[in-house]
Amino acid sequence: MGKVKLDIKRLENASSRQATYSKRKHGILKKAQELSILCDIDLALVMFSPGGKPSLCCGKHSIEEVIARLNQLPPQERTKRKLEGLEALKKAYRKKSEHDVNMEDFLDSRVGSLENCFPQDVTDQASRLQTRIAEIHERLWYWTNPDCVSDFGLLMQMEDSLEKSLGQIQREKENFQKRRRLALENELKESMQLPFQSNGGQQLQPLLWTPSDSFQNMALIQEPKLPTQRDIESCTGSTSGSYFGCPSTSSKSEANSPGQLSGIDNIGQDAFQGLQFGGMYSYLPYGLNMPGDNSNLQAMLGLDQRQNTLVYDAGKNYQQTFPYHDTSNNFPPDTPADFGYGDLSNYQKSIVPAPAMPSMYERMTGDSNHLLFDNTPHNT
Amino acid sequence: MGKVKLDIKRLENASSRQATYSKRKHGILKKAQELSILCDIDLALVMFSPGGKPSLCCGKHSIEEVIARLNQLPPQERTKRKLEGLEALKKAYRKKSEHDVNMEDFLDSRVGSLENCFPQDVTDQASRLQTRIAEIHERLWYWTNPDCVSDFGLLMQMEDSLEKSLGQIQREKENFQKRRRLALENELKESMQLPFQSNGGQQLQPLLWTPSDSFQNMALIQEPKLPTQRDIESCTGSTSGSYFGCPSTSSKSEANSPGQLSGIDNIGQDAFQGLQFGGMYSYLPYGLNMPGDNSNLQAMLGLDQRQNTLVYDAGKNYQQTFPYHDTSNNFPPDTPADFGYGDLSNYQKSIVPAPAMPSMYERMTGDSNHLLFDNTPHNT
DNA sequence: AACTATTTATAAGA
DNA sequence: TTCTTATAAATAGTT
Repeated sequence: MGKVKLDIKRLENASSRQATYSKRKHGILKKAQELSILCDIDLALVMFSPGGKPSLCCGKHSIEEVIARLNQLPPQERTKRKLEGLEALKKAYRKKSEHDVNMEDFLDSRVGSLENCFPQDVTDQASRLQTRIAEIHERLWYWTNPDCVSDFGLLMQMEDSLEKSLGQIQREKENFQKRRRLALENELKESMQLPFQSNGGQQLQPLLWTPSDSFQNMALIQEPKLPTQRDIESCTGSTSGSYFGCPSTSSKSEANSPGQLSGIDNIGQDAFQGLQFGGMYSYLPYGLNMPGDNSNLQAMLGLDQRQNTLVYDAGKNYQQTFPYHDTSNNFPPDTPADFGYGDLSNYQKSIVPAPAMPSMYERMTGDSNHLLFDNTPHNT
Repeated sequence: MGKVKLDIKRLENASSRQATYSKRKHGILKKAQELSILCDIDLALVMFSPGGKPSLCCGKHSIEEVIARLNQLPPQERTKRKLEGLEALKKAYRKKSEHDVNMEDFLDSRVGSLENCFPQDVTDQASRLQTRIAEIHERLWYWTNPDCVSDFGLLMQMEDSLEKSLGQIQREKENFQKRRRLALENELKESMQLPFQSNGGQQLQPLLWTPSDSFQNMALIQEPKLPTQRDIESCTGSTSGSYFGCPSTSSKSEANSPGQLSGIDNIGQDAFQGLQFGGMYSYLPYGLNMPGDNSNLQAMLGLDQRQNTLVYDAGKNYQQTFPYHDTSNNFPPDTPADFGYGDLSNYQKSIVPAPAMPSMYERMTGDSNHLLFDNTPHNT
């Protein structure tokens, strides 16, 4: 229904994604309401924007009631419904020969979980989650302990992967430098009022890494809060990056709502927060503390991480004020969140929380306050 | 959108109501799916027909997961969202002076209610775990998407880590070769009874990759314990993808550790494994389907994203009943499923189960039965 | 289910 | 964001 027929696949451009979300969200909310009124039915619609903000819609009964109703269906019924819906869609898509969708694929992935969301299944769910984390842990373990990989081919493959990622990162570094250089050049041109000649694009400006600059970056990195994502999301604006591209995931955080954590789990975290800036950010670069190696991938992984925040897509004017989620900086792709660091020109870049393998690993490994571990035995 | 503009109010004629429901249900399910895919968001839609039959739809994560995510929002936040949505709609309707809807009326009726369907204490642990997984997921994301890292210092750290890991792996490879060579030498000495001279330690024995050798490696790889291999996501391969192709997510099953799974969850898996080579690998190289890059860490990790939406509708005639996750067709659009190891040229790529980052990612992302997300909101 | 005549929803762009 | 505009979609009334 637009000037151009859109392919139904993830919009890679973050801003487009957000824009489209806004428009379509409105549309679907309207549709849902109309449907519930016209047909006098129970309906519940829950959506989380790319930034993580929720939008809800229900008919005459609350969402909770609808969920409760759904919950009352026999498990098989729910599964059946899911399958039916999938089948129907599958058929529809095929009929049109549109979308090259591997339905089986994605169908399978979402059938069968209903059973876990409800109270009686929570325990099981937790077990499963732990298992999953243990698996993740186990897998990552090999990356940090190549000596435990008993297959030569695997090692080669790992090596290959690392090399490629290295190349990717190095290319990214170059891009960074180029952008920085250009920015400086422009600045000089303007401030000096002198014509400035490009140095050919190859020379790097030493200025880029002046002490002050480094310092700032360091500070940022060390910031406990680092990432807190909001940061993340906001950044896009400048440089390129899409960074936040990470849609939904990015938002996570572990922030816990007060009162919701069990003592054990949040002990470390809370303690940690105390070290942070005002307790805003809960995670530090665990990686740095990792016992054992210090600079392999693992270490790196532990380095930093950022986290996320949950933003509630609050539609237009959302000014949130609850203590838990400060969404103020959440989306604004262009929000320059000033954290008081003086020159913010590179702010966004610097605060990027960073990839988190590190902390993840730590957490998994032990560091943490979280549990995980080895429940899964793995061996060999 | 019809020959006549319909007033948005309950259709008093039962058959019209049902007819309209059918048409609009289809439309809204489609819209929901498109939205979840286009914007890569979490979404859940539940409707009960006038007759009471449920129809469900969700995006990449199951409805339960979405509900769990919603459940984590502070009650006030949820209420707020509800109000916002209603307000917005109300405004829209008034603006147009269309529909003779008594908004107040119906607004009031649906705010509040069951604030929480699930006992908080019960869900806490699961929530925390979910949060954790989401964090891990988020963090790993940066490794596979360095272009989204907006901090130069971070990139450098990442690079450094990768280099170190690379060195580690390379050293490991050398050890491998040395051991192998020594073993061969001993073997030769004994069997031939001839003195054997070291070749200086630098030459690689071509023998290393003879078929038999490969075979042995395979065996090892197949060892269940390896990095949980299913992970194969390693590969990166081809393109394809699309849509649901989503690699990572798509795969999902969650392999669970033996004995730890609840019956339901491992059904599909077990079944699937049966199809595999000795049940060793449950996952195929999803990566092969990854669109985009082919071999960087990311690919290796299995990252990727795709999207998916699930519509569970109760369509009419649906009879399919595949066991939970029949992953047989899941990913591998191009999976070379040939595990026969004849030509090993692509051996590594294809079977490398590998250290798991890949699958981990998938699991996290796609796997559905698990929930992830950020449950925890928090932040500053 | 199908078939139109219309009304809607929206993709782009400002 | 919001508005406008050209188009793609959805769907009400019929068959």
